Amino acid sequence: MIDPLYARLGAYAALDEADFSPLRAAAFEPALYDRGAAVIEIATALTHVFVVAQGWAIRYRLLEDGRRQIVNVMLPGDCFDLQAMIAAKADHGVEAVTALDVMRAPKARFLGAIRANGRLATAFWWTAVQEESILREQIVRLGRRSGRARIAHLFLELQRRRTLAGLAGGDMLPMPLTRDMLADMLGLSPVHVSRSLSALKRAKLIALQSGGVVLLDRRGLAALAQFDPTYLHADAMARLA
Amino acid sequence: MIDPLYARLGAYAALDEADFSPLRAAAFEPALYDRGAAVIEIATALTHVFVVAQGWAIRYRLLEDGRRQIVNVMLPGDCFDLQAMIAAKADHGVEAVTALDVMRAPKARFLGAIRANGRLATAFWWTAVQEESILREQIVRLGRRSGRARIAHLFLELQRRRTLAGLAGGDMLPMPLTRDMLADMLGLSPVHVSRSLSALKRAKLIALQSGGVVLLDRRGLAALAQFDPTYLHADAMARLA
DNA sequence: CAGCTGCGATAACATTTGTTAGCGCAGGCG
DNA sequence: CGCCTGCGCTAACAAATGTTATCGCAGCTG
Repeated sequence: MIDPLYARLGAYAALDEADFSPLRAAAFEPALYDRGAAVIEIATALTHVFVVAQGWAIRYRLLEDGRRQIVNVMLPGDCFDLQAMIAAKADHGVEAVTALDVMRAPKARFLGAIRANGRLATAFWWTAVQEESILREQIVRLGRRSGRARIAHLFLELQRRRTLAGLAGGDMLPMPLTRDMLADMLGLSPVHVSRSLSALKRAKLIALQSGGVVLLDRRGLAALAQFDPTYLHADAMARLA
Repeated sequence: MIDPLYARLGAYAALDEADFSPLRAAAFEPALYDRGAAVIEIATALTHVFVVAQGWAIRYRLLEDGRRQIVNVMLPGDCFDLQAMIAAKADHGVEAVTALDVMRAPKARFLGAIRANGRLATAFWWTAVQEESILREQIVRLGRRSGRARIAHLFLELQRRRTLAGLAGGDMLPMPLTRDMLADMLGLSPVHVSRSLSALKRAKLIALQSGGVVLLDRRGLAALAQFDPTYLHADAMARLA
């Protein structure tokens, strides 16, 4: 049940079942969250490391006046919060966007499993480096792209991340994020998200279906978003032995 | 000459001279860069880990059309790129803002020194966690704050980071970043940076001196920026044994 | 000294984005 | 069925931000 993680790490590292079994056996236990449930609450102690098995989650921060910024989205195969190993309290919240199926490990047990297997430790370190790369990309998206380009860029990124995690690729992208969530993710107002989505539809770049987005013209979307074709690609990263 | 790093880590971890001497002796060598020089070029191999001894540097990404987004600023005591341990190529550039004085270590030698001392390894891991926290803060700044608030927030963050690194605190903040750099950091146009700075001056929140900013009213700045008082504070992070 | 260059301030105007409000549709529930 | 409620679309208007252009100043250089 940590297979999406397996698929992710397998794209970069030579790991086999023998590497994962101690994690499965000793460290991780399954947990379920309802849609909308809080997985991590702001300012509480960080006690576990999580791996998403199924469903989507968001990591967010709140401002005093109630505004929200979603920092990133967690998809199946994503791992959080490795920083729990070192930081005492969460400076952010995590919420289930859909019904959410995770594996979680108390930090002491996770550390034990990691210490026993150097390749596994390196692989998890890698996920942290990738996450940092995703954060930097989010910074560029917010700082230097228009509303429409932000949306196009996010869709392309999510599609790529799903592909890397071994989930269905193609042109169909499930989209459980509401307009409000997209707005809080992209630093826009919900109305402007609607406007910009309509513009993308009018330009025949995307189409909306129930619960999903169809990427009609990836080349066009990539041009609009100036999507970096090397982003998260394996050959930009040293392949692990 | 890696004393700012020592001060930084000392704020969180119990480390003494004995922990650092192997780094100094075996791993790190000094290097100098002129103002404006490229420290890391985009798409080149990452070969070293750096610690800033003196001066400022910026980490940035470029878009195809030439726009630039500065991802973060590196101050004395900051460490980069730990991700060199794992990523093959730089997906970003690093440029010296002032004359820059660094210590740098080839990654193999850095790994050797780190492996020999668990406390040191944990301390460096900590710097990576802090950097992630800084990136998240940058995301919130870009996504959910106005131009004036972004500037106020950045100034307060830089001041706090300088204090943590043991550099002069007080109300004086050196500011070697040009308007263009501030614009590329904050996702604004240079003109709007000028406008917003003028507004902050008019509101008696800051004053500009040659080469620096005076934070006249920190409380007012914090209120405008909704600056989180726990941001990067030691008690939000587990103190290392 | 004259002229050049980099940097910064400001004004006028254009564009993007935010705000408020009204409408419609689908699903849940009495 | 009728009535909510949550969510999304759109219009009209307001505010924030971008763009282009001009000016000034300081430092450098012939």
